[in-house]
Amino acid sequence: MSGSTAASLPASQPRYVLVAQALIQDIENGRYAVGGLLPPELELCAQFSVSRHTMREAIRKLQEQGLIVRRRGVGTRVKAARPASRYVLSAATISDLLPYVKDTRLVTSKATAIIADAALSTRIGCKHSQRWLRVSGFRFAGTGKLPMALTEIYINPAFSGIQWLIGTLKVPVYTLIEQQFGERVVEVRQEIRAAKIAAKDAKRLSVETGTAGLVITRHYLGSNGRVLEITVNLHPADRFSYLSSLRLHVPATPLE
Amino acid sequence: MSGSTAASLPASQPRYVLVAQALIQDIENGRYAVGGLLPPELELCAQFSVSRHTMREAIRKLQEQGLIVRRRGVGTRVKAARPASRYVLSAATISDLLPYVKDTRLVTSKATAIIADAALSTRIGCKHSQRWLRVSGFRFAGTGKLPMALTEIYINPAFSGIQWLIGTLKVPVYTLIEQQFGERVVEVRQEIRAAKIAAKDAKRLSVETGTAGLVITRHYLGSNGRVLEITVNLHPADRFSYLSSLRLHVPATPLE
DNA sequence: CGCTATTTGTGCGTATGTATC
DNA sequence: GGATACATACGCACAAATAGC
Repeated sequence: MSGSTAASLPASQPRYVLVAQALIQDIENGRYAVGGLLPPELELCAQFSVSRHTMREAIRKLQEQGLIVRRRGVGTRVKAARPASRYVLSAATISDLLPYVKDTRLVTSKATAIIADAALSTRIGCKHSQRWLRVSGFRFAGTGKLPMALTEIYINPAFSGIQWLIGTLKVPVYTLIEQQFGERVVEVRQEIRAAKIAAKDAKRLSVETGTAGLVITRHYLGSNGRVLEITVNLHPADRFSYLSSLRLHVPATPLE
Repeated sequence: MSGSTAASLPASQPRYVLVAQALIQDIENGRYAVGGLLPPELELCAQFSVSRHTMREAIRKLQEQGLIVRRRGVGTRVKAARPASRYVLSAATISDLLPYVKDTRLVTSKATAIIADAALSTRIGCKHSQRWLRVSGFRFAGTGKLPMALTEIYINPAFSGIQWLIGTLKVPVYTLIEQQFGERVVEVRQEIRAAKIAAKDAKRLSVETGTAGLVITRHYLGSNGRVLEITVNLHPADRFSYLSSLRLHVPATPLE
């Protein structure tokens, strides 16, 4: 009998946790095969010398991790030897995922048609000699006077006829694209890194040269994988931090 | 037993489900305020005329949806009126979302029991005078010789008996906790910001003082919202960047 | 500071309902 | 129908954490 170790320990941990661990161990060891059935509750109760209540609590632990599937009248089937956990960014809208689009305003001055040279294409990760509509500006939080970021936006020239781009923007540019061209953002790829703020940018942000800054580069992709826009944001270290919350997504409990 | 109420009800739904729905309704209606406490279990048992077992099953339903947080000796606090939305999400495994856990190794030397002073508690975002088991070390990528990060880990003292913590770690500490204590990470909150690397840390990382660095602070939460572990990673700017891809996903409406 | 009351956590026993084979 | 197995539900007792006196 292998399960005896768990039950005999007076153990700092609750009994049902020990039993659960023993069961998981037994599954990993192959004593209970994936796809096979676990012994019935009462039999397990006897093996581990615990009450049915405690055993069910232990089994529930396995269930929470998606290791087993239970069906009344049938039994408890082993589904996997290891939890297949999926963590997700929980958010209601895309702007919750990209923290600072909300309650901020972007002030832009002019848009310029450009062609990416070698330096730019490596910096923003696009093909060489790619055409873009370039807009730059400052992003302000709430009623703040100091900008929270220096922003560059590279818009796919397919949308060069875009309206309301210059001035004070309270909605993201991709929203303008969606509204005016019906093209929806399906994927956002972002890179976050640290960098020293160069003299020119430092001056515009009113910080000292050499200060640390956070650089966030985002590619917004449409439904067919086309890059709709690229944004580059440079944040002074003390004016911004990037927060996110990843939640474990558990597939809904099996309905009968 | 005399014919119990449970037996007399043909019950379209189990009793604990009905009770859970009623409780959720009461929260939505504002009878129980968000941030406030629910009545104690026994009181609710009396109100609904159910056993404590049934009531706990009902309460567990609310807990699974993240609507409440329970603390022994305190009570059941209402956290939200609606389950956290799973509307827009980026699906990925945890090691995809937390890029560097894979293919890296963490080298630790010793663990120390500490109590958070004012400075530390604000730095890592915990309560003052909170106890922690502190471990620090270096994280290396692949076969690299230079560390990609300076890492500090603060472990909930409930897990101070944790094994295999010192040396070269190829799995995350939360995996150790999960394996050894059966406590699962349900949510990860992370903050990313930029900072200048201080002299002491610069030396240990073999970079020049004043270089820009990326600081990633993560709180790993268990099923009851308890903080299992906090990690602080300091990355030299040129040795690390944080990549992520957020996909738009439309889930099937749960509506159990 | 220790004590007590409160509240949730853990654990046991038992009985009955219901789906599956 | 009968046997099996999980699901639901009642009861009780004590442990552990917390808050307040």
